[in-house]
Amino acid sequence: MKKKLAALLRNSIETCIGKEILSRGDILPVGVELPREGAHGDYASNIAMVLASTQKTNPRKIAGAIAGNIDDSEGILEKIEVAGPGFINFFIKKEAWISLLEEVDMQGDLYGESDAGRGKKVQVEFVSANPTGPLHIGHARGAVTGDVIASILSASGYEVSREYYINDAGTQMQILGKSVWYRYRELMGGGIEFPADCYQGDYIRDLAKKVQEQYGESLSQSDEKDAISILTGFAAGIIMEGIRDDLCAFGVIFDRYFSESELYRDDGVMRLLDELRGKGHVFEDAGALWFRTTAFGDEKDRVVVRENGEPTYFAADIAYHRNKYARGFDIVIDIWGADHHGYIPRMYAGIQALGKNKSALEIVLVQLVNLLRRGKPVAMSTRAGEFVTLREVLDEVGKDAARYNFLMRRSNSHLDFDLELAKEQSSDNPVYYVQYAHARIASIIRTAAERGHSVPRFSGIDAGLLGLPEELTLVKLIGQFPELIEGSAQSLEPHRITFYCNELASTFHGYYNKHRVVTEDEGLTKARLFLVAAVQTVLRNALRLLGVTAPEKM
RNA sequence: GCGCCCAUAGCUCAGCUGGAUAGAGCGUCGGACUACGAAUCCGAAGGUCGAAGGUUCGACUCCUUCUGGGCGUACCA
Repeated sequence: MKKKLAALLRNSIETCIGKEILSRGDILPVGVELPREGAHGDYASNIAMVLASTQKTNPRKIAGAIAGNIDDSEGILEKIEVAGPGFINFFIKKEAWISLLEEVDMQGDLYGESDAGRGKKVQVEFVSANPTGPLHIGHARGAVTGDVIASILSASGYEVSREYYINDAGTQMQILGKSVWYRYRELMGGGIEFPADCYQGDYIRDLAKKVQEQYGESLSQSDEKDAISILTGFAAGIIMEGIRDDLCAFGVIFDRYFSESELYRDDGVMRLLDELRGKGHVFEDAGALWFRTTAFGDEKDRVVVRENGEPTYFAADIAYHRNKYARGFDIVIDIWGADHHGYIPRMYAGIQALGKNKSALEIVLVQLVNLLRRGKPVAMSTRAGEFVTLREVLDEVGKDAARYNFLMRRSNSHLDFDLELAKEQSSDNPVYYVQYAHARIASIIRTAAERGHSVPRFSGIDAGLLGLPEELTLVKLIGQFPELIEGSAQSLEPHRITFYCNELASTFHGYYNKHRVVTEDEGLTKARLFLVAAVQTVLRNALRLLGVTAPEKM
């Protein structure tokens, strides 16, 4: 609908230029938006006011000319008004709205999808937590945000791949191996003191027990360095397995797990350094190799190879992004915790040095979750072993409520997660409000079936019977769903979907309480049954994008 | 010190890229089931959009300064 109106406006502007009412100026994007006030029509455009400055004419005059030259050949417009300082307000014919319902009927589960991103390969990289311990609640927000962004892009026609980058080559991994080593030796007996700089969590003891099962006592005879090396890989493998299971239970499935060590195995990091050297982006200073990121707007240059000859994490990360583009991704999206924001200019410098345009990389920051228990902050540290695992939250709150909770806020806003409240609130969590609407419609359809009515096709109803204001509001909301997904994909904002779900459910509940669907009137019953079934389809499609189940009963 | 993010109803948050009279949920108060599910609905109260300037036809939205909170400022990852 939005697109149709924008096209009408563009045509009209061309006509006006042809008639020399307007002069040809800069090509401006024609904006069409939803007015807040119902009296201002179904859609409104401010194009006349935007044009006014370059045309040096009264915006109302321009608006009048554009409105007067609109060629509504499809006959979708009830009327056009010029209002206020120069808004052009569109009032859509009821029939035009209702005809959109046919698309729901035709497309079913695919309703809402578009091909806006057709032909483009996108990779969404998220979570990417080091395998040094189980995922905790702080990772959950990033996980669900990345997952849903990927789903939305996929629904918009992009070819999407979900990827998890495993940082398994750094010093943190050495600490993990060392931690397990000491716990293992404790098991072997011998009063060894457990170092303070090691991971304190109980899961390390569990890992040590697994080591014992696997290797017996044999390892304790080995050289410490060799043993730690073996244990690092062993522990990381088990932890990654647990992470995969937890994510799976959370409804997050990755297409690929990419290991940092892969980059070293195939000399990816070395090749990257050669490329940077070849392009003159690096220099040596104080025994280290530096990448001149300041040339791309960073505040200071960054080390890529340390004095001791070891490449930095940053070097590996650029190599990783180089690898992503080499795999053919047109756009790469990184979902990061907000504590990494200082890293952004560096990363952009990296991809630009590789000859990529800045637009090939999108970084979505997810603000950290502030964990509370009865209003009091809970310290979270993997090293100290103080954290609430994702698994525990899932067990207490459930997947649907947890996911919906995270999706109700803009990823850029801070979020308090109170463990006690989460549990108490789960009974009046908004997710149930939406799911209830879906289940309620399922129930209506069951009741209708008992009385001999099946859900008709669009061609089988008299659409003219859908004349109530509440019905029209529902139809409009349904009609806006495809635009919503497109906007959500463009802005990478999943929360728009949850707000839409709430609104659609709310409108439906209001309608349900005021009017009956199944009545003695055959024709009316059919029309209304079709309408609520369409609402149900949209709710189901929206919830599927969010990774939340749409129950028939609850 | 410098940089990024946040500040909107008592609380938790939206506000669609600068639009018209700033909206929801929770909470509070008052109402609605002998008909399709009351996990629902209807109504009321609740605001100097952190503060002060600026940009323009028009600002919650953009710019500057300030206040308060979070995060970051490694040859860690």
